[in-house]
Amino acid sequence: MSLKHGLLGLLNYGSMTGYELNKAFKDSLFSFWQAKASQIYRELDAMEGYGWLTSRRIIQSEKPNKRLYTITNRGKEALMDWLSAPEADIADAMRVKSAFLMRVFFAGETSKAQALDLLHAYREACLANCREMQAGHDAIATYETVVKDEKKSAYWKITLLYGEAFSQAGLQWVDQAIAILKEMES
Amino acid sequence: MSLKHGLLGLLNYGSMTGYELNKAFKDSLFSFWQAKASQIYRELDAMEGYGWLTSRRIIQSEKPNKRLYTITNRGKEALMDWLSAPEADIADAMRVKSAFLMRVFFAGETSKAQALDLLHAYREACLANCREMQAGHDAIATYETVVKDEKKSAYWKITLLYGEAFSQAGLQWVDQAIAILKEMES
DNA sequence: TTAATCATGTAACACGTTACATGATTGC
DNA sequence: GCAATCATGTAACGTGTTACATGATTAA
Repeated sequence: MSLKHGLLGLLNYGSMTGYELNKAFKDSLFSFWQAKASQIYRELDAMEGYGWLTSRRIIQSEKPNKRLYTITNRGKEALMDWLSAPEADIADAMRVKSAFLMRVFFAGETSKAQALDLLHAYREACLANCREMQAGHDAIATYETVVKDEKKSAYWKITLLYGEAFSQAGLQWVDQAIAILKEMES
Repeated sequence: MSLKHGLLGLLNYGSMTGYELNKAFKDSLFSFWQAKASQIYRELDAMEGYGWLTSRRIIQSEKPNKRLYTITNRGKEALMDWLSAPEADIADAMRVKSAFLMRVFFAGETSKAQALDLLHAYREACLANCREMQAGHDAIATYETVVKDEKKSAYWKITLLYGEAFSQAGLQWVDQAIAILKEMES
């Protein structure tokens, strides 16, 4: 249910249209949650059904009409209830799900050269990720000037640090893995 | 489609029943992919439809009847094709999806004490994970004596090292995060 | 005597992705 | 002139979870 709660969290900062929510989602939550616009619209519909938000149509002449979503008191309660019950998500946070590791597991069916290619490709992706992390810091700096709340932005930065820590861990792991393969007699 | 390919990979080691596949999955692939028995049976059905495997009913008197699945040549081809086309999964491997980080992001809506509780709970989970990693090494050691293929088991160990690397990275990150919160004026 | 193991599944639901549709305005 | 932005969605499909059903054997 975290997509719904992510949307609640954003709407708690202020009313937005689905389009704006989609952009805010990409700018701020993308490093740990991804969602397509079509899914966001569907979830907003469901959330309106729960009474978590209300929507108001805004007719525009120059641009397409839009729909402004506003969080209700019920929605704020739902957000706070969720924030107070983190148990399930912590177990979940420990769980890795990776098609890439599935490939590594079965890489013994292919050649060592092919396996090394796979690991080198991962290595490049880690490096690219480390570089791109800067964009996240910039996005937070932008939001910081809008929301002006040091308490909030401290947490935002902590989530970004996670991405950095894990890109670096990936790099160290893949170098270790490459070393193991190179030392392997074959 | 990785669940299907994981099952193909296991069946490539030898014919198994759905029940045995479910156990083999838990023992060997669990650290990076999880699946419920009900889903495994559904996927096996679909895979039989693709011609990737055949099944044979085995009638037992003392125990429930079972169904033995055997990989076909078409199935082996599908496995090899998948192993040769890793591009998509590497981008995917870089993506974090974490309800836990969503909570951290919005933790500014709660008290600092609540946020610290959340981070400490994560810390404990990381420590528990580090300890449990040993069980994975034991499982591989067992399979090693059965499959007797050093080339394969090298890759198995590499996937386990990933879990260790990421538990440790998680620990370092959370200690950094806790330090940031403690230094925060509030 | 209670739980675990063996062994299979179905049905409903929840969540996520892909492809498609519409059509005006603005910047390069 | 072409791509991007603005702004909304629907339909179909794919993947994953939960709850349920059956019923015998074996180990603590």
